[in-house]
Amino acid sequence: MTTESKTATAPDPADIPSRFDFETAEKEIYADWLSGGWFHTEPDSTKKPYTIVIPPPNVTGALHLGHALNNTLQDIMIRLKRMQGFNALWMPGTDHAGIATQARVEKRIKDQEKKTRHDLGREELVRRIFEWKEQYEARILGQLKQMGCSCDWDRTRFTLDDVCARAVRHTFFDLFKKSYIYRGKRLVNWDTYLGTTVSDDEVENKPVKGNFWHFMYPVIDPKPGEPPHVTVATTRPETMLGDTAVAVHPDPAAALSKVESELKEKLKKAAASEIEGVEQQIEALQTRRTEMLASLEQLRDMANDGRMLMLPLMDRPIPLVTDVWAKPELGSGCVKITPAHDPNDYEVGKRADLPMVNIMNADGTLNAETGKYQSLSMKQARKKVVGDLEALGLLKDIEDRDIELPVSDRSGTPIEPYLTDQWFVKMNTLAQSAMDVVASKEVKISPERYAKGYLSWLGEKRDWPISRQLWWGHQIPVWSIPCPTQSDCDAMRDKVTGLSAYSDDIAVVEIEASSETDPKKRKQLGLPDFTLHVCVQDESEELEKALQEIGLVREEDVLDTWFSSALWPHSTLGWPEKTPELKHFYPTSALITSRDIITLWVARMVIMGLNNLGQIPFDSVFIHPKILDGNGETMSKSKGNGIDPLDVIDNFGADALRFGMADLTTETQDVRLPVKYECPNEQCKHQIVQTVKNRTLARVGCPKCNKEFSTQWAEKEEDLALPRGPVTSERFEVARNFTNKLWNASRFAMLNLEGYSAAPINEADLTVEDRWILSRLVTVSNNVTESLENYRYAQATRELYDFAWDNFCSFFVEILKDRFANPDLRPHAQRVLVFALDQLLRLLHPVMPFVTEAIWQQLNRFAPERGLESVQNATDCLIGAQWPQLEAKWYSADIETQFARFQSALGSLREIRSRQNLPPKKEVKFSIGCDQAYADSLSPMASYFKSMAAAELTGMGPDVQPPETNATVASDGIEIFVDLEGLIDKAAEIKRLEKEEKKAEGNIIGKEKKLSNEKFVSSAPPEIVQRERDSLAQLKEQLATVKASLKKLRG
RNA sequence: GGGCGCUUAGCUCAGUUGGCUAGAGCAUCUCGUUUACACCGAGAGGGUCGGGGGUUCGAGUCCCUCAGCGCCCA
Repeated sequence: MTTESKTATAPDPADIPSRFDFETAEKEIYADWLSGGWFHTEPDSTKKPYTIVIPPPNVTGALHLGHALNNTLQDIMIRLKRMQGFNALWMPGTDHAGIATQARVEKRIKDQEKKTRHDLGREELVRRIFEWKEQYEARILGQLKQMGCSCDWDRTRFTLDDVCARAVRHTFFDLFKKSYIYRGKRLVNWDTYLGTTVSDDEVENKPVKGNFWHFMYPVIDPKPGEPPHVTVATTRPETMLGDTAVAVHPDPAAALSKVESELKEKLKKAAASEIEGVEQQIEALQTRRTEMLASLEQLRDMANDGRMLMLPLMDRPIPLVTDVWAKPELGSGCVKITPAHDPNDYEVGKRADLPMVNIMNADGTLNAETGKYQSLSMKQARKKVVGDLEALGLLKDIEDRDIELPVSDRSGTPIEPYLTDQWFVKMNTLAQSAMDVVASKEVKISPERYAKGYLSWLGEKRDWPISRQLWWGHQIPVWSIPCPTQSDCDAMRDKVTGLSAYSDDIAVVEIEASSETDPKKRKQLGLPDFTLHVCVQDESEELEKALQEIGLVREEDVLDTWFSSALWPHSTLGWPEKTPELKHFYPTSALITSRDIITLWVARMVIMGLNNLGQIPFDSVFIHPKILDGNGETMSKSKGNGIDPLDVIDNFGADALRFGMADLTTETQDVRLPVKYECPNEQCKHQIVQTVKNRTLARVGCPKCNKEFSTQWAEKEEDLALPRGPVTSERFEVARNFTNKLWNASRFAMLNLEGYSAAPINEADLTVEDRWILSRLVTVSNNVTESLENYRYAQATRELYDFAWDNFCSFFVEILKDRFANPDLRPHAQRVLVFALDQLLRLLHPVMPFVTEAIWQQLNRFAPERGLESVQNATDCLIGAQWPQLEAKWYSADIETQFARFQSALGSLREIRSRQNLPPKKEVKFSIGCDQAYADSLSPMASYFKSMAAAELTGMGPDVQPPETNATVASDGIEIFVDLEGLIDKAAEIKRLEKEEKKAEGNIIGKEKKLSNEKFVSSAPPEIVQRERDSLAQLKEQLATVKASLKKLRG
């Protein structure tokens, strides 16, 4: 930037278009920022760090508006902090999203090539998924760039890359060494389609119509008086093949009484509409007591006496046991127990030490345990079991019933509870540490209410199942070998530790006792007594090879995807290396995310941060709202209601998208965003509301022009050939218009910079409007800073919008038109305008980086030097400019009041003009009756009434007399008389005044009532009472004026 | 079943610790193309703040209750 040219030449107006060409500008500016290296930071001990790690988007697909919101909010913070002088790092990257991505690619392969993963093999499948990942990662990062995200792209990470893999290995090794990781047989959620365990968080309960089957199991050798059968009821008849007991409640009488008293309690509090239902329940319970209690107690006694039942079809004797899981108030009061295939039964099985018979193969078919039912699917088995029992006369009843069916949210198949060996992380100690730092607010979650969910989830301290039977992910770094006996085991341990590549630093040996505790059974099943596990820390080919040579085999399973995500804040910074980045940028400053992953991700990051570094991963967590579609549903890829941010950007520009997003971010509310397809046909442009029906279609027909267009779901050639109909929402129009308004106000400024020279300004030379805009700037910049720092994005955008539009454009710039007309006033006006615009651009930059940068660089052409009391060269790029730091002295409440008087008088004049239907150019005269002080405060702005309301002020002060024919407005303790000689529309004026009269009278009655209330006057704070009195007095004056005017008009 | 949130203008939403006549944008109506901007300007109409009850001098705001909607957990 040259400093020699002290005066500017005004640009040719044709140079600056009247619309902001965001499409071109965004590309150029983003390239500028990149080449300028603005996004990249190095550790720098002279600067304070500010760090955000991106919630890494899943490479399952492209981003939607939910992500746009999330990333906009992060970029706003990063840009703010960068301007505030922090060493701001935004760490980008993507997540391999294990099961989700593998499921998607597998489905694609199946659809397109009719092949399964087993047809391809592990290596080929992983290769295919990597291909997919490359494609979607590029798309995702491209979307982020188009949104203007200022991530440090040089540092982009992927949760499955080498750096992250190393962190995973080190963490796993450490936890293994601390014995926090163990393997064990547990009942897990099994996805038979994908052939893997899924966590509770990946299971969705879906209400479906089902049945309740009642079966009779024969009693073996019943004693006289005892029933020949026990009846059980189930929603899953096929699982009876794995039954190992039938349970009855140990104290049915007490259980029934308890339920009854609970119902009675409920009845007391029940709403009128519920009472009948509860009463019926109580009645039914009482009937049950008289009819069934005796037989339940008899069964209980039989159980205690060791009576056995014969499991039909399998002809296996199973015991009748007592357990509280049996509910005497439900069904027959007895329940069949299938420990290996139902979570509740599993608990019963553990309590009663029952055998656990697994009847299922990993692919969901029945195994050899089921005899003739082997290799049937669950569905086929159900039909056959029910039929066979019926044939035996043991099917008693079939009821219709609504049931909650657990389904895998990845594949949509019903979940089978399945007993398998899995790896777990013990959560007790780890969870506690993560609870402590949130309880103590060392990690501050806002809005605060979300801390509750975090704490209660961790409080359960449920062990974390981390193994997944997938191929896409971090393979568990454990090599194992079964050891038939203790001495084999000891020998093998010695063999391992004796390997030359072995050292305690990089490997640890752990011995797992068989989960089958009964030695006889172990022998029968051919299970070894022990399994020896060796966990290896780093890629150490030598040791791995050596282990394989002596017969150890690497665990095939991979880790839950959240295991690597949990390390994200430090793995991305290079941990376990002690990198300068880690030292400088960790702990990170803020984590900005959505509420649905507080437990899955946020909690686990805190756990791992504390475990691996002994430090929290971030100081502050901000949970932002969710974007809902027009039907109030959250946007998601699976529902198909996600909107591509690029649609919005194409239509309205990235700044509009960002401003819109920030403007939606209030503390309490999720945001409903009804969207429409826009017909791409140039002549049509018809908008079609998006519905649940059409939102997943690849092509949609336009009802207006009858032509079809494609959507984001188009994949087939014939669909892609159609023009693309983008999704749009009018909610971004406001922001787009705002962008353009700002652009044009700046355009105006620059068109008027002819002869601009920078120079310090004397405070005394500032006009009222100068001081007003400066005072407002102080207030606005303070408020915006405070709002943003506390994540109150919508508050910040609203303040900026109102200031820029209503203060800066509608008043300040309008007034300047008058001053620019006078060559003597011009240089000064230019300087103040340039300064105010400069500050406004800075304030808007974090939210709308492109348009502000574009204007800034234009402004640098005409006014490279700017300032108020001292003059400085502006930075080349706005992204690197300093955040406004206005001196408090520029704030003045008096000036703001003074200016408000002008605004109010101007408003009155305009209203009268409008009501009187005066042509805009028709000049009128007016005068103001007010006290001298008021007149003095208004007089500096007297001339602006002419340019802004085509009204000439002819007199002002206590002696002003109303002209013969006039319209009068009384407010704020003054009277404005507009001379309407020869112009007046009496009827309109009477109508206006009558309305005023009515309103004033209403208000007066209200206030008088309030003030005549003795209690109000005595209890309310004196300033409130005084305010009411003043306001009443003013209203009365106003009313008198209105009445007088009316009287005169009516003649 | 438990927890959290929401209900304010036709639509989408603001409304800090209770206190001036409840705000904005869009939509609607009237007027307007005066050289920054019609993606604009000036003005207007539109709300018994979901229903009921309570606390208070005073409630959109606090408490209770009913109704409806949404999310999370079981």
